[in-house]
Amino acid sequence: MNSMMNIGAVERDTGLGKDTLRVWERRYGFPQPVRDANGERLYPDDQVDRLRLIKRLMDQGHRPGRLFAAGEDELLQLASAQPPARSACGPEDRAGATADILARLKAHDAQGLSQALKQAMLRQGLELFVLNTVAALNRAVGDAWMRGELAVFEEHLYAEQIKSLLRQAIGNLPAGADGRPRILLTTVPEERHVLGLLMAECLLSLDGATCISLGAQTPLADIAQAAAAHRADIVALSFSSAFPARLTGPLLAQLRAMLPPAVRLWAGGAGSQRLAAIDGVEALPTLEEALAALRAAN
Amino acid sequence: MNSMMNIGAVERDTGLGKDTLRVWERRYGFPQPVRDANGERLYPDDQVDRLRLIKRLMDQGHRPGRLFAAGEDELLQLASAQPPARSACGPEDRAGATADILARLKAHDAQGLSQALKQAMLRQGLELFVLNTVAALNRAVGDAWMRGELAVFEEHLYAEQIKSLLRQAIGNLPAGADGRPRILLTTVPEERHVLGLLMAECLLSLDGATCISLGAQTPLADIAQAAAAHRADIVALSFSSAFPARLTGPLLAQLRAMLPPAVRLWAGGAGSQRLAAIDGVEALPTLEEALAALRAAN
DNA sequence: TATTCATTTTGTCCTGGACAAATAGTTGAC
DNA sequence: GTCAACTATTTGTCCAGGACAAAATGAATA
Repeated sequence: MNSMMNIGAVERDTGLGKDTLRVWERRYGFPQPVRDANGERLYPDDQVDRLRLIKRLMDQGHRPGRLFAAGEDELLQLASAQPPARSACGPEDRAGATADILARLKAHDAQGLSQALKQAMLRQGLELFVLNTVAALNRAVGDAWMRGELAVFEEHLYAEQIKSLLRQAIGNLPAGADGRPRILLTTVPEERHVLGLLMAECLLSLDGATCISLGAQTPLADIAQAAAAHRADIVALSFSSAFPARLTGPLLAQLRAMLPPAVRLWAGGAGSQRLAAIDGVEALPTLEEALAALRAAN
Repeated sequence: MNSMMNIGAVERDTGLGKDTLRVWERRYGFPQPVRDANGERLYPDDQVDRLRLIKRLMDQGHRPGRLFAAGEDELLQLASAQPPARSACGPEDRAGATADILARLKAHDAQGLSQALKQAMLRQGLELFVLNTVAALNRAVGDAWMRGELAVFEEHLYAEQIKSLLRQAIGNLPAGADGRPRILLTTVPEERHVLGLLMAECLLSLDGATCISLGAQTPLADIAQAAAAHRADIVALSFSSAFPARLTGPLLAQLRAMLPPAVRLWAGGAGSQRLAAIDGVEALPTLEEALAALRAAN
């Protein structure tokens, strides 16, 4: 039943490259997979679980050297520790809503979850719902996942329901015939997370902008082409906190060079927080800042 | 402006592994990237384009040996050739609708595209829309992309709009309080495409089933856990035509072993067409077959 | 307290070899 | 002529161990 994974499967599953896995084994002695008859690595499930945890901690800024030196319990302690509070953390909504939603998620009550989300949205209105409830839920789900309190499939269900709800909300907005500015939304090829993009699309559309979303993972050259084809005033990219910080700067600089100077380039999401300043690139780590920038533009 | 890509970027962009790229260079002499000062490969844009085309042709069943032996023109000819007609190809809808939609896509008329799709859906009803129009559009867009008539960003826009529309439609369906059977929908970790999943969710929900979607790329162990947690009667997986055929069999067998015998396992999508029979796994390559199976189950 | 410089850490890339699974081609029996 | 069994080729992925540049850290200085 729990057959072990080969290195390719672990790469896909954890997001850690084959080379990284091999070099960790060489340098730190972990992971230490079994070998099959052919001398190929086979990773037991518990080691893969631990790798997932380590990856998650690294995405939070921890360094592998420390993590491998630390014992099992110390790892779990780190995982439980709150990540440094975000600078601009919107007013928490009534704790009841998010707690109720989380409870339904853990109870595997798919329909109840869907209904609770829909109700929260209708009660608060789309803008507050996105800025408060969804943001708080994302944080809560992420933390719970890191503490091992939430299974992968539970996180998937949550993400799926939120995406569905936000897409529906966007679809039901009146299509402003020629709203300004025209904003092209997408992510770079290395960034798979779409949730931030959808949240931004909600808020920006609510404020009368025309949003054209390409979904996630558009090649840079195509982003530039699309900006021209759709006569975009702004290109907005979303970077999740899991995005490798080392790549953001070069990617943005490269894209900036491909775009006409008149087109503004926005970088949003937690991944754009600690971003070195680049000429002609605006970092908007929080949704509030993005909204403010939009209102200033009009 | 057209800076060259390193091997990691090409891997992410084309889906061809680093090892594959290197071994092709060694064996076939293509691609033949430039080297930077440090001896690392840098792939020019035109070679990356060609790699994308080759990947696409390979997904159709062609073998690399032939493709590399063939000249440029021969490649394009292959790309234009119609893939073998699908066995059960639903009645084409009035050619007008798809042609109009494709035209709007190529004209970069995002709003017009959205409206045309919505109108087509309302006119035909969800079931016919999915079975005919969406299926035909997918094929047309895939073919056009392969012939180089469609840019990546145009395909992204298309996919995004369809996903949005289908999600909306699903959201607006009455939530059958306790519809039977309960179907868990998702894809395996290696399969990123969600469109087939959404189409299936539409049709199955329309027929009164309770669908619980986990989105794409759920680890096998979590699929099994989720099936138990949500008391699913059926687990339905979607495999796109791009899915490496060599993986389907083993994956399904592995998952089958993790699930209680009473839970049925469905494999859908073009990737399940040429699938060797496995005990307890039902291959349903077309949506029509999936619908028929559902109706037979009730 | 800030800024510069040296040192360590860390991810990714390299070469060239190996092998198993899948595919194609060949032979022989019915 | 069709089908099955067998051999040869093709092809993707894995391995070892070395190398290097970019980033993070820590020390020394202004």
